[in-house]
Amino acid sequence: MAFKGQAENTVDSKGRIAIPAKMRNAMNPEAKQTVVLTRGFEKTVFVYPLDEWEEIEAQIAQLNRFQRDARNFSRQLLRWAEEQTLDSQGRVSLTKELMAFAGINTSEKALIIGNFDHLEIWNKDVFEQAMNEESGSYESLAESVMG
Amino acid sequence: MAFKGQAENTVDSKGRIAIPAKMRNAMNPEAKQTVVLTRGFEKTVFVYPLDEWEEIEAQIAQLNRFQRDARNFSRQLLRWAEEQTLDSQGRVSLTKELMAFAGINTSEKALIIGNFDHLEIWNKDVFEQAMNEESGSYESLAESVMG
DNA sequence: GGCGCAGTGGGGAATTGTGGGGATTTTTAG
DNA sequence: CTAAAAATCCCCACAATTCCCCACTGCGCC
Repeated sequence: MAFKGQAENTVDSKGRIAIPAKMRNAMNPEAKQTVVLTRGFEKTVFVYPLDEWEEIEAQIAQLNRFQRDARNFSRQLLRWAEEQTLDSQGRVSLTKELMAFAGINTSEKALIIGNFDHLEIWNKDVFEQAMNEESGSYESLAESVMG
Repeated sequence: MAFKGQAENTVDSKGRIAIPAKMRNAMNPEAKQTVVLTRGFEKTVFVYPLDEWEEIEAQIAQLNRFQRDARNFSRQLLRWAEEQTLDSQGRVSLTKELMAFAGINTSEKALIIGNFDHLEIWNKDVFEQAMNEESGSYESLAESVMG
């Protein structure tokens, strides 16, 4: 069951943010308690449930580590990755580094978007600006992908 | 069995609207309880029964998520998608966001149209205006699409 | 007329999101 | 090495929303 939908939840003064229930319930039961947070490829925080994360690690395992690009890529991806267990209210806590990277502040709302195999936590303004810059690609991709 | 026909049901004060029985019965029994609501390509709400929606997700699953355009596309498509189980009276509840997008208001009638693999929920005025603005007449559309 | 289904409305209960307190652990400073 | 300070973890509690069930009405069909 893929992640979908969006929500606006607040990051509290301790840097915690609740994963929306609908997304929590979409997680594989075996991974339900544990996620991996890391830098997104855009200015956002990616949240992978543990089982999906392990698939990414499996792909990294297949890279040729004698290639410079491959080493750089896995270094960047793994460097910021952080394993977390949800607390009893279904929250994760964001580190200062991840919040700074995504422009997320404590005691503000953040945008959580389900994107198939992972969640994305965005500063709302950053998200809208990023989407405006990408505007062209949606319609053309829609036709080519779904057409 | 394809969706067809139309109905005018009221959106109650809680944002709920009844799916007409004839359309409910046209759903695949395995999906009967569950639908996915999302933004339509026009200013309307699309309602996919779960089995139809899963075909869409299957296509998204084939995208390479390490490509920027693919991420953007699935993000935009999934962002507004909302899974719902019909209540015991056969209703779905529309979120504020979807109602705002389609111009639908609580405590008013809305137009439900069956369109083959999905349903469409329209504000009646918006629908008529949209149909007027479409350049081609019904007849000429028939020629260009089916001809 | 009686029966049953379809659409509408509302109320109570369970869940979700949010805030905060206190204990334990880690870090920092002396 | 010790003690103070800070950060982390884990639990509890409240409020608002959502969910789920029940009841009523009107229409059509037998």
